[in-house]
Amino acid sequence: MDLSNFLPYLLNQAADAQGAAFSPTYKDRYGMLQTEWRILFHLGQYGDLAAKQICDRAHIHKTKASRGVSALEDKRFVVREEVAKDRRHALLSLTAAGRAAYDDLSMAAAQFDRKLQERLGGDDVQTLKRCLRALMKNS
Amino acid sequence: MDLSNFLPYLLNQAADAQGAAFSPTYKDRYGMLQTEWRILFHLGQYGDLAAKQICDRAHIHKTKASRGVSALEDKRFVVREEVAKDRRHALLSLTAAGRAAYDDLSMAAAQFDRKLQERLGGDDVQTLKRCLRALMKNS
DNA sequence: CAATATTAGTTGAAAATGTAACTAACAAGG
DNA sequence: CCTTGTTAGTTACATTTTCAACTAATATTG
Repeated sequence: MDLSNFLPYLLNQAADAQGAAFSPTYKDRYGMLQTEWRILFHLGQYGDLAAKQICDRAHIHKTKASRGVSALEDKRFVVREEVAKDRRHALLSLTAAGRAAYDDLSMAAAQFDRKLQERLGGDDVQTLKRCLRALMKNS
Repeated sequence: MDLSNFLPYLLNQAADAQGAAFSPTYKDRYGMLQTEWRILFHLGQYGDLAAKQICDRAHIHKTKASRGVSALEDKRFVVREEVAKDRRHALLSLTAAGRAAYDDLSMAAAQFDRKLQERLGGDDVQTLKRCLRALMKNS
């Protein structure tokens, strides 16, 4: 058993390295944490959602999401809208400023991803993504 | 730009999922945190090392490592040995109990890894690991 | 060899995360 | 309806992580 062959370790190191490479984009520009960036991204990409739906899609724990949404509200990037039909959950939507931040960041993300694809080569990236998707869905 | 195509996101999700699948192994059996498990693994695999060397190899921050080493000392898995030549750093080595824990855990890790390899198939695993190694070394 | 810089590691405070208990709203069975 | 259960989300508290400042030992340089 060699550490540099242990997949959870490799995954973690690669994820950390790439996360560290990308995080300044949202951190320095908008003072966001990773969770906030994810929530923003989900809202920008899939439209208005309840917090629960974001939690389920992104595997974010509800307390983390709750705090992330509050932080995004404080930044005036997100507003909640009461849903008359079921007042337990509120629909989250982006403000104009939130949308602008999303546009900016998703551009940066796309560029970041393109560079990675270049580095690895198209064929490998296909395989890599397929494997990662398989590994996300546990067991 | 699609979130499910953004490599840092995929990496993170896959790493989280596999980390969550493996962590009970060291957590439930020995009450270790991930950092402790990594330090133990490095010592078991590469022999006695100073904390600094572990930090460099595993990209662990020195404060995290310092606390991880203390925790492993409390568990009587690790002892420090003064180095006369340079008294700033101490060599860390495993006790018999630490060695036993390492043996146990590295077996479990190897088994975990074999199952993943089965699931993904040998060719893909080769490509995957090659890509992850490339992504670990940032830029 | 004295002054300064660097290195290994520790510590305390602040930030972030995880866990559990909680509230409020809705759902379902009797 | 009304008790019981479930769901969405929040809050309080404990654990963990991060950041900055620190100590002690060695290295460097004038």
